[in-house]
Parts: sequence; C-alpha cells; structure tokens
Amino acid sequence: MQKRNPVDILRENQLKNTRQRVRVLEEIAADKAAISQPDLEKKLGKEIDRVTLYRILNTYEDKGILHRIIDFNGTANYAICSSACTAHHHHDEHLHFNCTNCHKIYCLETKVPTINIPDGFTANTISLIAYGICDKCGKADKHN
Amino acid sequence: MQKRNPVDILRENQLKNTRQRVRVLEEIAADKAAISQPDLEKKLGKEIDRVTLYRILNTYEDKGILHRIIDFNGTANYAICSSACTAHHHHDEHLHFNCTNCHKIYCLETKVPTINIPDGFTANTISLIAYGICDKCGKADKHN
DNA sequence: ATTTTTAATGCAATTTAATTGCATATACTA
DNA sequence: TAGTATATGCAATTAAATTGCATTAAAAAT
Repeated sequence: MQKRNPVDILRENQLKNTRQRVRVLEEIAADKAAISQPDLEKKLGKEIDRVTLYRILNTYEDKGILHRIIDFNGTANYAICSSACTAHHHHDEHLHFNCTNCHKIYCLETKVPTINIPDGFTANTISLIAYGICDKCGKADKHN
Repeated sequence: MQKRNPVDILRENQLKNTRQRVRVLEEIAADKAAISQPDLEKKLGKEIDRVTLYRILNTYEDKGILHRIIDFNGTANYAICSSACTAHHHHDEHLHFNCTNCHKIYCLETKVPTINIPDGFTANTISLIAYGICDKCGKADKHN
C-alpha cells in the first residue's frame, strides 16, 4: 500500500501518465530523505525542462502526492506523502530533521504533539522541524 | 529590559550606530508580528538600499539581535529576539503562527515542547510553526 | 485503428530575489 | 579634528521562479 507504483499513483489522481511525471516520482521515492528542488533539478535537468519540473511538483503537492518541507534556507524539499494524505488535507504531521551539514531533510516517526493555539487563531497544519547534525554527518565528523 | 533602544542594542553588540541600522530596528520593533524581507524592503526601500538591507538583516541575525523565521513560501521573516538570545545560540523556541491569508507571522507565548530525537541525531534548534488563519483575518471573514 | 479532445511539455521571455566587488561616505577612536 | 575602520550605495552578476504560447503527447470517443 505504501510504496505504490508511479503509474498507479498517477491514475488514482486523474493525472496523465507522462514520462516526466513518472521520473519525478521515481526520483523522489528513491530516497528516504526529502529531496530539494535544486537537487531534483540537477538530477533531472537533462531529461525534464526546468519549468515542467516546477509544474509537476506543484500539481503533486496540490493533489497530496508529495508534501513540501521548507528548510532553514527557505528552499523547498519534497517527500512522498503517506497514503493517508488527501488533496486538501495533508496528514504529514511528523517531525522533520534538517541536517545543517548535508542539508538533507529526514522524515522521522515522531508525531507532532498537540499544541495549544490561542483563541481566535485557527491552525490547519503544524510544522515541526529540528535543525542539527544527522546520523551520517555525525559519524563522518569523528573521522576528521 | 525587553524593549531596548536601538542605539543601545547597537552599542552592546559593537555595531556602528548608523541611520540605516536604527531604522531597521525601529521598523521591526514597531510590529508585534514578524515582518518579511519583502515588506521591509517596501517600507524602507526609499531610505535604505536593497543590498544594505540584506546585509543589516544578516548581521543582526548573526549577532542574535533578530531571529529569522521562514514562512510557508520560504520567505524570510524577522522579529526581535528576546534578551536571552546570544550570538550563537538563539533562545527562540516558541510557537510561531503563520497566517495563510495575511501572511503575518506571530510570535506566540507557547513554548516548544520537548521533542524526542532519535539516536545519532543532534538537534540544535527546533522550529514549530502553525499555519492557518489569524485572529484578525478570522474576524474579517465574517463580514464578507 | 483512427480521429478528436484535452492536457502537458518545452522554449523564450520576463520578473523577482540574492550576491559580489568596489568606490565613496560615515561613524568611532585617539 | 585627523586617522582608521567599517558601512553604505551603486553597478553588475548570478540564481530562482513565473508566464504565455506553440507544439507535442495522452486518453477518450468513434
């Protein structure tokens, strides 16, 4: 259920099955961590036009296929949504970890705790991001 | 203690007292909510060069005078740090509320709860942002 | 299978954001 | 008040994002 076929995902969302869309999904699904727009562009830039990539990412986000996480620089990063996501309400409220060394964003299991929102304010989504040094970069340091 | 004079803030941080720096602090202190780089630029663009503004914001962030909050678009927003902030460790771990209508970011009192970080990962900062409709925009809606 | 309809892609051009180098101007120090 | 250090503004550059439109490709209908 979780790791579905790109073609199925497209069909379920009434999106045309194009080479470019399939490639984007493949690339994003390949990595456990979220991948940034610039990195995607580096990887796919020769097979997919820059503008098309922007458009694909936007439609995927609208449909709830991907979720977008903004890192500490303001750069957009994308990861596959869990199957519980739907077009207009992402259920993506888990902790993200943004490594300030390698810049990767990890989707971690930890759920976002219940947060007390003041009267008058209505929250739709809550984003919880930890910034620091990840697993791999922590180990790498010891060898320096 | 909390609402200090711009000139004092500059002196305490060994920064030269310039017209531009004072204006930036005044402008940011004027609003309880954080203010975005583009909005600052609109307000100050005639008195301060665009590049200078970037540079001032960066030095303020480095010194711990301002903290930067990235909104859901990836745009930088700035607010005055509480007096507990120091140059290399911001103590800014409260809830931010980003209104998706007026785009303002509010610094709310709610503290960021303790978050369980997996082994191997080391977190330095934790960002907690709620997205939704603020106080004012919620009220405004009812009149439509 | 072929045609028709609908939508996605790529390209060119434009707009907006951010950064760099350097000459000039300004604030603080002695 | 002169000297020094540094901040500013301007010009130029680089990078990111968006828009319009002609072309191409996919799915639906025949």
